[in-house]
Amino acid sequence: MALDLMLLGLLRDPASGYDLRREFDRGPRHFWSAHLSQIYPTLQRMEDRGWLTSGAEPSEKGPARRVYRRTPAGTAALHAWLRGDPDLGVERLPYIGQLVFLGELRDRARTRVFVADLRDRFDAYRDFLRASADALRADHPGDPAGWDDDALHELLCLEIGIGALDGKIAACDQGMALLDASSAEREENRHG
Amino acid sequence: MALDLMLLGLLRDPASGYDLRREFDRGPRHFWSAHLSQIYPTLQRMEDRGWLTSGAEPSEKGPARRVYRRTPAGTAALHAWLRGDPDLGVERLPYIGQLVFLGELRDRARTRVFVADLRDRFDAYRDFLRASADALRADHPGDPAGWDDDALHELLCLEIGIGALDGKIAACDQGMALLDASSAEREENRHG
DNA sequence: ACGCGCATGTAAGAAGTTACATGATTTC
DNA sequence: GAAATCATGTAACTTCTTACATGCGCGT
Repeated sequence: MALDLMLLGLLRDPASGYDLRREFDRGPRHFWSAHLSQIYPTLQRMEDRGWLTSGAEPSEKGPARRVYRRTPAGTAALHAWLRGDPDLGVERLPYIGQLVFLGELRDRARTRVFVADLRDRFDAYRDFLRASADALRADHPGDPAGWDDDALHELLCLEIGIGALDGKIAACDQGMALLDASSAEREENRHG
Repeated sequence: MALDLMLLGLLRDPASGYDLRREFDRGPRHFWSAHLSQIYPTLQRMEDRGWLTSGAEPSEKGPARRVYRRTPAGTAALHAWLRGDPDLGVERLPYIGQLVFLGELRDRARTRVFVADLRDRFDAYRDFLRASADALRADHPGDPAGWDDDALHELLCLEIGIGALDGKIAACDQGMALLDASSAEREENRHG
């Protein structure tokens, strides 16, 4: 269901399945992903349901493209979702599982390495989002309050992602300091 | 695969499927969830694979319980995962999709309400995690550096969650200020 | 007698991943 | 001629959700 709504949202302009996958992969689309093998049948089902229409269009390069367009019914379905409550979905964070269960190895040096690794990954991802936000700002001079709706909303999304990563990185840093303090303490006990 | 590893990790002590679901639902298990209808067959498959053994045990209340225990092979599989790289999984954040696409409604008052709603939900969730961390601290006096491994690792996880929410909440607050500035600006243009 | 929490499962379907199959056009 | 990009799909499988089916023991 949610993929349908994502595709509907991305279909602001007519696009093919191939185009839509690129949208998911590219840029600030840090919040969803889908394979072509899921996108193609989903678009077809949406056409059957009357949310989309499709037409073949010649390609400049390669075989003919099937280009989808939103129908008024599709737009209505999207807007109903947008007018509804925030959809938090379900979080599944395997790395947090790893971190809790790492307790059982009784190897704080390993935990230290794990947290440092995690921190680096978060940091790289934050850099990517920051670069996207900077590019957006470069394209839209002046105060964001004066920007067009699309750019402003994209910035809001990027800032939430960056904020989340800032917070996770700060927590990793504090955690690493804690782990360092704990090994210092053990060292002291050994020598004291 | 990841659910298998989560169950393996939770099976530090022998437990039934019902117990494990409670673990997912309860407390600081803010990083994974599963239905009983998925847990039961997964446990059986893991037993077939030699990662678990099971035995019937009488219940104090209700029907007999099937209690699972980790085998050495199961422990080895878990530890291999713990010694590997952080597993970031895939993020799917429908609310970010809603927020980007909200741009197309050209209704910043609606966006303002949406962001405020989001902020409140993040805040409630943060309170819950904070309460869990406070309870942990109350149970383990002194500096966390001196705590046992299990408690320390649980605290690290909670702090990452709290950090992420702090960052998201801060971004929502900034976003709301931006939206307020943009409506003030429009008001001015109307009267100027 | 009824509902609730305990306890175990099956079945059907939706969602997501991985692998397979095909073929055109451009670039090296 | 080989590899990369464009482009569309199918098939098999795993994972996750929703609904159904069953039955014990306790409290009211």
